[in-house]
Amino acid sequence: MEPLDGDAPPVPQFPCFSPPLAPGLSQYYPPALSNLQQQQQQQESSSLSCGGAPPAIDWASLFLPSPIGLQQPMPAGLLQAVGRPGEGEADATGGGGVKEKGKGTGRAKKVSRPRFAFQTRSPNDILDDGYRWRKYGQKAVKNSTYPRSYYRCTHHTCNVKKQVQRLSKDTSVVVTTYEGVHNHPCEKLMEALSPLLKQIQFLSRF
DNA sequence: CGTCTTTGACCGGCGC
DNA sequence: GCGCCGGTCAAAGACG
Repeated sequence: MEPLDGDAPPVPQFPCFSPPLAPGLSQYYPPALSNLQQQQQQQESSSLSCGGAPPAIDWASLFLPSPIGLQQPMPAGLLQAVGRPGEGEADATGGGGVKEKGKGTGRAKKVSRPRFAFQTRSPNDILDDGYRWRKYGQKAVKNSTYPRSYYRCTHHTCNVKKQVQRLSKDTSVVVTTYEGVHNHPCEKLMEALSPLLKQIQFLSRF
């Protein structure tokens, strides 16, 4: 059940987001899922596999607020993408759906939100994806040696969340699951690209 | 002092 | 109905 070492089925393709390959990696691999999910996937004959060649980077989308804030190059070590754009059914643990809860009355609320999961090979649990995140929980999950961490985007109007969990089978691999859509630009990215944009604007006058 | 992390408690969904 | 489990809250503490 190690997708990383097994065959390489077709590469999933996503709108507005094409993760760049990590250095030293030649291709994307299929999603790494829990046993439960793999069973589900087999039963559903994999709604993820779209087939085709490895996707190219959609640079135009890099400048737009896009789903789950992945509009910038991913940090080195990216292994694979896992997810189903526009759906909340991809649960990295097979836990069963996206829930939004609040204490007291009307706490429970089931909402379908865009959700992507990525595996990265990194000693760091936290990817620097350009956004600021606040940790709001950590939980030990079943069948996993390592706890799962829960983060929320610190932007006041933004409700994007992400979960971070290290694989117990391959401790060098971190699974990051993004949920929701950033409704604000990535400050870090814009900061990094603004000199380049100015230069482009300058050159385009000639 | 503001921001962030830690951590135990709480809640709802789901399977049995 | 009950217990398990994942997800969230919120108080307390750490840190710059």
